[in-house]
Amino acid sequence: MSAFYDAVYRAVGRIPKGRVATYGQIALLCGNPRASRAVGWALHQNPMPGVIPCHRVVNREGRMAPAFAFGGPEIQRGMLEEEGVPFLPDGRADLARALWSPGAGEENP
DNA sequence: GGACTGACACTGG
DNA sequence: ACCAGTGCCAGTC
Repeated sequence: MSAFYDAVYRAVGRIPKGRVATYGQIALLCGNPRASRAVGWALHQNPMPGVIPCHRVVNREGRMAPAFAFGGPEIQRGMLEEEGVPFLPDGRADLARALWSPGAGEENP
């Protein structure tokens, strides 16, 4: 497990409940705004369910990878909905309101 | 040591 | 507005 991994896991773990972050945000917190690929890869390599809420990490579309490791995209949607993340009729998370602001802390409008 | 892969993001047409 | 191609980074073979 490299330091980059730890940074990714920590960034993901910092995502407050009811909020989601994009790979780009995690990459930015990691120190490399362009490392969005590596971020997703880190999560894929070490899913660590229970410790790393991958379900709170979505791409810039507000949607997760085509192959979710938690059991299915429906599971993630259900979890995020339970957390209070607004979802659009398209099946994507409403990034306009659910997107977490890194550094700004856990806001709750 | 080099090359390929991969849960993304951005720019160009 | 949409589709396609390219670039980034880290890890693994």
